[in-house]
Amino acid sequence: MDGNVTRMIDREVPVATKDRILDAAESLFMEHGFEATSLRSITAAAGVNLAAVNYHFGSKEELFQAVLTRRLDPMNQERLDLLSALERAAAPRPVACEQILSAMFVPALKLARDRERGGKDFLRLLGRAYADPAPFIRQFLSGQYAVMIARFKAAFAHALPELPPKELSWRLHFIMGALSYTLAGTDALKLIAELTPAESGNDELLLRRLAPFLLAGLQSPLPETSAAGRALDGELKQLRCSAPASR
Amino acid sequence: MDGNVTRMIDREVPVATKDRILDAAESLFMEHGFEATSLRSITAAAGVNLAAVNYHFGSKEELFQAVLTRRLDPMNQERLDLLSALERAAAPRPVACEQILSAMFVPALKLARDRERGGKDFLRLLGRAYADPAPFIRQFLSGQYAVMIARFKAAFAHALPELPPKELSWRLHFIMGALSYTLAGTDALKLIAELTPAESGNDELLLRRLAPFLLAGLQSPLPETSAAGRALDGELKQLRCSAPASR
DNA sequence: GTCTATACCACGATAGAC
DNA sequence: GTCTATCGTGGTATAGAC
Repeated sequence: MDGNVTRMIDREVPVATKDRILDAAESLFMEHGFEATSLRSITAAAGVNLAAVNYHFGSKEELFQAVLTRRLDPMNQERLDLLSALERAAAPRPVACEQILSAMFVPALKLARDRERGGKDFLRLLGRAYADPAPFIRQFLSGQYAVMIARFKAAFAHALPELPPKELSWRLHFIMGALSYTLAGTDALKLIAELTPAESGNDELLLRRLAPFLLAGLQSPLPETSAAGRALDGELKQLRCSAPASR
Repeated sequence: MDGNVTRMIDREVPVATKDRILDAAESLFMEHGFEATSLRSITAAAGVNLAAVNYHFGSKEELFQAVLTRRLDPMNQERLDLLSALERAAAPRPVACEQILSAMFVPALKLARDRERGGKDFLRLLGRAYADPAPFIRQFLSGQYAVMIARFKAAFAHALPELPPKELSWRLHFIMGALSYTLAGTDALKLIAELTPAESGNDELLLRRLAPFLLAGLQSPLPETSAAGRALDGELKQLRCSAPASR
């Protein structure tokens, strides 16, 4: 495959159809979401024939996966590389939690600041994908993230040896959720929070607020001993008999 | 409107077409999302004609809003009532943070445990709606939540007088995000976290882990003085000159 | 191998008959 | 209030041109 005569020599060739489709699709998916974007609008924006999508990618779903993979793979690889560098620098001692967290955040922020590669709009698309019920999306993201998450979980486990693994899993889940959700923010909540446009558009500022917030949760004492757990207790009693169990 | 002869007397009548549509739509929206659910599948499940949706609700979008409003309005009202009760009980003293948090969480949990009213699947639908780029959804949710958020922000401001209002806005944003995202969880991350099925289906357990996590972040010191902020500093330097600014 | 034209069926919406 | 018919648009598949 890829044996097209016109590009066997590596001179600059008018951007390949496949890449034109990817760029147009990324832009439109970011703006309208997956379902609301039509293949006809994508191919029109890319200046290619409607059938080209099906030829090069097989289906709209596979095109979507290709759009995500193009940015996700390098970002997650960078996260892993950063973490490895931190571990080498820390020698036999575990890496500090805040540094592990920065290894997760910095590549995302780097992508958000790179407008050539979609910028923050791409992260919004990614955050939305996390909440999508479509099986092909969930399965795809699971595969993309499984390795990275496992690697970071191990790093956190070294930094927080006293934290039970299951509790760590929960907290990592919350961190990934908050990060995805915050970067995917649709401005609705930002408006409520009365932030100025300059602030809501500044992703670095956003992460510099989010990281300490999450770090505090990550390093907090076990829930059994916390005030929030006890506060839920009282309120939950009255509802335990009035509402049916969820399972 | 609503002047149908067959229901002018208030005897029990075969469930009205409007309600049958609402129930079927809620179920299918929860399963497939807004865009991926067709009016034809909704009307078929409800046993009504295709055109009935347009007659009773005007459009697919307005039907979606009606589905959300039916559950959201009572839940948010219950949150406000709970908070008011807590404030009365605390007399002139401010309500503790963990109790304010429980006033936000308990009504959501109550809805999640009430399978007659959609259960956790409805909250997943809601969480997805937050990440949806469609203007009509964002506008609708802003209106639904504005009052409640403002009320809870004031309560938190009383409990945390030393926290700058802007920082509180951020942290409330993170809390709403984490709550929505976690309840909307699509199992993808839960599988990564290696949780057993029994645990991932238990929403009470989920909130009892999430609440302390968020409470720690809410009560944490200002980011300027935290370790996570400094950790980001070092990593960010190298990228500040290599990547273009985001705005 | 790459691309185009075109046909197919399902979708949301609506007008008009009943 | 309800139903049928119909319109424009969606994703997809394929036959054939280059």
